[in-house]
Amino acid sequence: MTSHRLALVWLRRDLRLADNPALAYALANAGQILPVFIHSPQDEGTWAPGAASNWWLHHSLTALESQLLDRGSRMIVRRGAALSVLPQLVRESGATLVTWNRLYEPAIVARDAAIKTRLAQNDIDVESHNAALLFEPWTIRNGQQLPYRVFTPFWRSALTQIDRLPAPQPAPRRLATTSNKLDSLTIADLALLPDIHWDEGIAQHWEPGEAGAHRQLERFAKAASDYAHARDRPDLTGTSSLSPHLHFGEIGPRQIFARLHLQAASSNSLATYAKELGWREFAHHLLFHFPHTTDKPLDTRFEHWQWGRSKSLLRAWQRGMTGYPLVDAGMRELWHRGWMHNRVRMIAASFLTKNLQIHWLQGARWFWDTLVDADLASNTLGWQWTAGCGADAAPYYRIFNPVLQAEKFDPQRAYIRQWLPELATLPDKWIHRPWEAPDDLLSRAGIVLGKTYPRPVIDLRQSRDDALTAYQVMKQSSDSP
DNA sequence: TGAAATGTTGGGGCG
DNA sequence: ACGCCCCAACATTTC
Repeated sequence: MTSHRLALVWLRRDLRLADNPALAYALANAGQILPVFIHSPQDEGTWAPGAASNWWLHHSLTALESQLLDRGSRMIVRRGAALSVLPQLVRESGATLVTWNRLYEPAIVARDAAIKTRLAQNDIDVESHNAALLFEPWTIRNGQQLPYRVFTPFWRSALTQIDRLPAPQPAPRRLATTSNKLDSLTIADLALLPDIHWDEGIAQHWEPGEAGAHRQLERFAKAASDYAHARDRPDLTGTSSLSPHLHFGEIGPRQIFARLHLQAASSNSLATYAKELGWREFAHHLLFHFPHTTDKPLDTRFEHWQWGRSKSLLRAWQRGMTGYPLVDAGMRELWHRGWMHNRVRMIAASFLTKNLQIHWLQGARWFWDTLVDADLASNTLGWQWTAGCGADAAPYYRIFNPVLQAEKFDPQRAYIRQWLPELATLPDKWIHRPWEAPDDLLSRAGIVLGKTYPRPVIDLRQSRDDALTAYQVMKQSSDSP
């Protein structure tokens, strides 16, 4: 083991001190450490983080910087292409060891490999680690040594290795940093916050940072025994709400597994939640092995699918003005909170891709910009799964009916009333389908269809039948050579 | 992590 | 008492 005077710890999406193997390795192998954050959205190509993600990043970095300062270390902030900025910082600081935790997006994998090569040429030791996943994408293979394309066997195979997970390490108490006079930007210099203040609703709902992540985990731990049932109810707080914290690495899946004892998950609820973390693993597995799927369908039969191009329908969907209350409620929750309940995500996505026949990438782009938990692996899997063109995809004939789904999963109508105040006083019987409500009830509720709330932008039955017909055609033309 | 159409069953009203 | 019909409830099939 080499002992170094100074190690540079390159922080990326591992914005935590506990269970951070890159940080721990640097502390164990160098007298001093230098934590560095480089803002380099250009490195991520066409999938540079969106506005909501940047909002989160600003606050997460702020929280991390203050944690570091408490333990005696500053954090250097720079911006620019990491391939030039990082070696430059190494030269300035005199560090001889660089550590980081790995990421798995195609553009970042390529960039990190190039950086590793460049640093090695300058005799700098580089050590990368796993902080983000239970199982890195290349560690799980099927019987023929190929990556999985179906979730269930993937997760079954992963679970056979679950007992070999390393235990999460506690946060270091004290960090000895360098006294070098190195230039640093402030976090505010990165201009991650919006100019116009659309972020108030987001700020109310979330607490970015490692402490906030653990508070959320503790909240969830109390309710986790109801997860199997409550997770499907957008009107309840039945889901973990850990996704943005996980995305930025404020908490890691090993820590969640340990805290909730998910290895030994015997209850239905805990096993179900563990499986959701499994889907996150599966998404990373797929993105790593099929990197083109960020922009292209995994199922090649969909390459020539004729998607609709209506700008006005896309806009209606984005604004939560489709005339279907559950879809609109979800889209407005997204705009307000930077987050949408997962069941409603599926329903809104099914509506866009199947009823409106708009390209899943349009939906993926909108989610990418508006979600605080936007994650390329999960977003890609989610949209391709819904559109039916991905791995383990929802079969083409699985088309959600937003009215039936609303009656099933928002039985009290509380979710609709929360997000669509203009419908709030319409009686339960009609609030999920206001266009069928009797005129006198509408006027008593102060609703003028087409004015205070839109009429449906499309007919559910007709659009469903059209989609099914088109899928049949695709199926037949691919079956016959 | 579906919806709708179609098929089956069984209780009750009724002649 | 019996067969017939209706229809809700549930199951199965199809897309």
